[in-house]
Parts: sequence; structure tokens; C-alpha cells
Amino acid sequence: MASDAPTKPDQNWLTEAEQHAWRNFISGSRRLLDRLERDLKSHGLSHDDYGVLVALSEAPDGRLRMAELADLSVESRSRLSHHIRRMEANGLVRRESCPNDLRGSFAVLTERGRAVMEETAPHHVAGVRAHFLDQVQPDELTAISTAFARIDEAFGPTAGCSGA
Amino acid sequence: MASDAPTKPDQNWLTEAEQHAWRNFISGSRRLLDRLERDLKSHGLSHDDYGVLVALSEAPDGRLRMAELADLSVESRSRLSHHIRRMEANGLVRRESCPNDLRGSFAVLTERGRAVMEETAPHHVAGVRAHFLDQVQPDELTAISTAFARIDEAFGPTAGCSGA
DNA sequence: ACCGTATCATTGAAATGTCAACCACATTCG
DNA sequence: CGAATGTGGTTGACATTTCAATGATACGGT
Repeated sequence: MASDAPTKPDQNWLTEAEQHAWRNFISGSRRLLDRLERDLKSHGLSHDDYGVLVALSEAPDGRLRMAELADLSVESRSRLSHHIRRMEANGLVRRESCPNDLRGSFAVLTERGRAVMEETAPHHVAGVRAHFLDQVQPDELTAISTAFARIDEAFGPTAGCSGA
Repeated sequence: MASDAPTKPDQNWLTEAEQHAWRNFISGSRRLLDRLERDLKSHGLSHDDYGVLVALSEAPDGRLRMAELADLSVESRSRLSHHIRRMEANGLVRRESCPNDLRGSFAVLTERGRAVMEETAPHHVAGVRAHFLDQVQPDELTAISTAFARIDEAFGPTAGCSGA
């Protein structure tokens, strides 16, 4: 009903271009992530495992408080707790209690964890390059970088690497 | 070869900019999707549920073969099968067997499924706008759209909205 | 010191996802 | 025809994630 405009001016819907952009993003990112996950799995790690290893490997002494690790790897606390238990069982990390705050605990990278990470990283990086970096042009990469940094920051101050 | 430079020895690693782009994308997209998922959940749907409903609602007669639906919603067949069973239990879809190919089956949108979809869509769209579209500039959106369309297509011909 | 509340992390149970068979049918080819 | 092989879809066992408590400790006000 009402006068149908050529493209919906209704603020409540998406334009053709917006819809395509959103769907391309959803489908592309999903397939990309699925693929990287499968590749990592063949080395015995999930993508989340990898994220945890990277976060820890970059932290001083390879150790982080659970809450901070949860933020960095974008996992809920509960999920991270289960997750770390499994990784601990696999010998990739270990827990240590925090002397300052008796409630807290650290996740600490083990020797083996670091070794596995360093062994796996090149393969993963190659996948990121092949399926992502090689597919996007330099200006597109810049746009993606700044746009997603902005999106990320809009969700709250969680100390990412928003750097240009 | 093999002479290692201080920062980037070989093509096997990422430049600063590439690394930032990748991390911004991972973190931003993850938080974005998490947020949209939570919002949808408050209306009783998962993001995957929504994807299935959209795919079906756009198909002729609101019906699709399982395999095609799996492709469109980027789910494995097995996962979709379980998924449809749950949605069926919720009255959102129903199955019908295929007369041509007796192995096959259709997933069909129910009245209620369509109603729920139409009721939920505006809220979801508003979320997409608020957390994604409103955060990116027009030229960035274009870049994201074309880049992810290219990434998507690189994974194989699965009839997305790649036009023509 | 004491109470109330907020935070850190963990837990168990229920929901959901993955993986590897599996059945039923279709198709091909001798 | 009929055996071999391929395809569509489902299932069950098992792994992971979510959700709603819970325990333990810190912190602020009085």
C-alpha cells in the first residue's frame, strides 16, 4: 500500500546494496572461517585454541588472567573455563592461582603450548593469506581494517589493537 | 635465500597492516555476530534459525530441498537435519517428501514460521543497521561487499547473490 | 568489624554442533 | 536385469557451548 518508492526509503529496511553487502559479508566470512577451522583442525587445534595460544604467547610471561583472556579471545567466561580445562588436559596451558586476588587465576602457556603454536602458525598464516589476503585488494583491506576496528570499538573498550 | 631480515623474513608471515586488518576483522565480526545473536535470541530465534527462515521465505512456495537450503544457509547437511528437526518441533517449518526423488525431502515454511520471521525481521534489521551499517562509511561498505563476495566465490560455485 | 553487594572463576545440565556410519533410493554400465 | 557406485538425507555417539546457579573473595559504606 501507499506510494511505493523505487527503493525503500523506509529506515526500517535495507537498500539493495546494503542487503547485498550484508549477505556477502555473512556468507563469505562464514565460509572463510569454516575453512580456516578445518585447516587448523588437521593440526589438532580449533580456531579458538589458536586464539588462546596467540593471546598468551604475546602476553608477558605467557600468562593472562582468565577474564582478560576471555576478552582478548572473545569468549564468555564460562566457555573459556571449559575451554582451558580441555587445553590443560592436552598440555597446552596450565593454571596458576593469583597471589594478589585469591579469587583469580592465570592461564599460562606451557612449553608444549608454545611449541605447538609456533609449529602451527605458519600453516594458519598461509591459509589466511590464501583465502583472505590474496582475495582482497589493498584499498579494500584498508577499508575492512578500519571499518571493523570501528565496529569492534563501538562494543566497548576492550583493549584491542585498533592501530591503523 | 634464507638470509633472515629482522621483521619479515619471507612471504610466510604478515605485515603489521595485514595483521591488524585480520585481527580487527576477527574481533569485530565476532562481537558483531555475538551481539546480533543475543538480540535474536530474545525473540526466540538463533541466527541460524533466522537464516533458514529467510532462505525459505524467499524460495518459491516457501520450500527448498534440504541440500539447497544447506548451501544457502552455510550449514552442513547433518547440522541442518538436526536443526530442521528442532525448528519442526517449534512449528516453524515442516518436512515434506519429494515426489520426484524419493530420497529427498523439502523443508517448508509454516504459517507460523512466516509470521515469526516477519515479526522478527525489523528488529534484526535494526540491529544490523545499528551495529554494522551505521558504523561503516559508504565506500567502506562497497569495499566490504565486493571483497567478501570475491572471497565467497573463491570457495566454489554455490549460487549466492553474485548476480549474473 | 559487619553487612550488603560486586567480581572472578567454576560447575553441571541442557542445548547445540560435529563426525562417522548408515539407509534408501537413483544412476550407470556390463 | 542387476551389481556397483553415487547421492540425499538421517541418525547416534560424542564434543562443545550455553545458561543458570554456586563458591570464594574483594570492596564500599556505616
